[in-house]
Amino acid sequence: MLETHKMDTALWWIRRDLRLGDNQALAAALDQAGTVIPVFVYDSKRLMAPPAPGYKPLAFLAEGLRRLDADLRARGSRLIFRAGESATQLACLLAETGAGAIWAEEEIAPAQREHDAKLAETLPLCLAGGLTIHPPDAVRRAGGRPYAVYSPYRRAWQALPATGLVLAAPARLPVPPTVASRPILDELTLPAGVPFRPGETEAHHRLQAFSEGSSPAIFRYAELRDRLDLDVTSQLSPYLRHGMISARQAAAGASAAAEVASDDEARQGVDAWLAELIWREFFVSVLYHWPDVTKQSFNPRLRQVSWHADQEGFDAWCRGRTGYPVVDAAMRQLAHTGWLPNRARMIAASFLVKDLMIDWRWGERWFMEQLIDGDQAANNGGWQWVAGTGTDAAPYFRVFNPVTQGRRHDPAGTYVRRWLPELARVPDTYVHAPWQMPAEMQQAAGCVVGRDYPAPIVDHALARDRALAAYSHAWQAGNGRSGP
DNA sequence: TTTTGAGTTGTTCGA
DNA sequence: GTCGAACAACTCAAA
Repeated sequence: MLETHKMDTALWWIRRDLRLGDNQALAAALDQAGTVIPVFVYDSKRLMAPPAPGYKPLAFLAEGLRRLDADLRARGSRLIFRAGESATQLACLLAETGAGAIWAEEEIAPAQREHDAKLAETLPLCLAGGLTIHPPDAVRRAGGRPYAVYSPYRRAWQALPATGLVLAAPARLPVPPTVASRPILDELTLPAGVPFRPGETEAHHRLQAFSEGSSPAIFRYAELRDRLDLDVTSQLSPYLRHGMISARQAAAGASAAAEVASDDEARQGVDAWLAELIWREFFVSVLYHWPDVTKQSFNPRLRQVSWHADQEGFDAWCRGRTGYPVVDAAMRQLAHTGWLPNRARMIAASFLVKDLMIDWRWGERWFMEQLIDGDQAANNGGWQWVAGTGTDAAPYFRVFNPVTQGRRHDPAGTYVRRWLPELARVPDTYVHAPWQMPAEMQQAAGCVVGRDYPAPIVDHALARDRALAAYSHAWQAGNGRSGP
């Protein structure tokens, strides 16, 4: 067997892969070098927003890094923290330690890719896969062009040969040399309302709870995943986002569950959940091949929709005060926990885009600021899908009715009452449309619309017609190749 | 090249 | 209350 040249020291540059198990960048570094130095560079210019009170995404990352440091220390290593511009800090560390390579997980966000490409011109940056199970370049149609529709993408994805086995976490790690490490974001902690503790261990506990045992939730996922009043989703997204579990590990868990599934319903549950992982990879692929989706509609014909710059409506939406309970419950859950189930995301997003006619990019940005699982590819894909402007978009006449959606996916009003205590005593019949209560009933329920809970800020039926007209107009006007 | 089938997640209307 | 059709036409992907 050929021995590759073994260098003394390599850096393991951690960005969004905060795990030791199934980490291809770490494995490659360990394979190549005797000493591997784990390093995280906090580049405040590149990491979304500055620390602010109640800013949950950065707090989740900060606590996740502390957790990773503890996991590294348990194996004899530790995390080196640096703050500043990445290239400068990495260059310093290379000089200080004599390291000959920097290993990192390949990114797909356009800005990050450009940054990496530039950095690689002067520094020995080596990239490994692992963000997705199949890299964007691997899933292409005949002729090499990328897929712009999910279903054929999924068929092609599933037809690919299985990727390598999940890599075990190293039991021991080399002791890094003594170099300066300044604690960063030390003051940031997650607010009490966030029901997610970061870390690899927690991620695996959640995957097990979801997929193992005699009758795990994944078996009923296809049937119940849209129910807002039940907690039947895996809630793994924050962990996938920060690489506290790899997509390959998650898929392996689902596959193991499929092997013990004894009926069709169970198998459908596993399939439906795997399909969500494939959606994640699809949106990664879309962002990789069409980086402009971050700036404008994928569909050129819908780049001129007459959005309303409605700051007042946007604020009401952000604060959960639109007067539509299921929308408001979702927005308050988001503000409180930094997370939302997918159904709630769609309902809230549809309301902003279709009922308020507000540019989907406003909502996209708000979600990125609020979500601890905020991922540029998935978030953009989801918003463009709801807005009907994306790759595989819903027909534009598909407008969610917030009352119908509420009644269907939260039949007893449990979800809306959890987040909107002012609706606690509103009868089930009216809990998704409290303005329809007779006046005396509002008094009796302690929920007078306009006093205790907002009146609807738009009439949905009118708003729906307005949206259909605006989209129809944009669609016709977009016919003549009149770009921006 | 041409043709054909298909396309996550919905709502409303009228029988 | 339930059910099926209509809602537009277009683009993608593959044969």
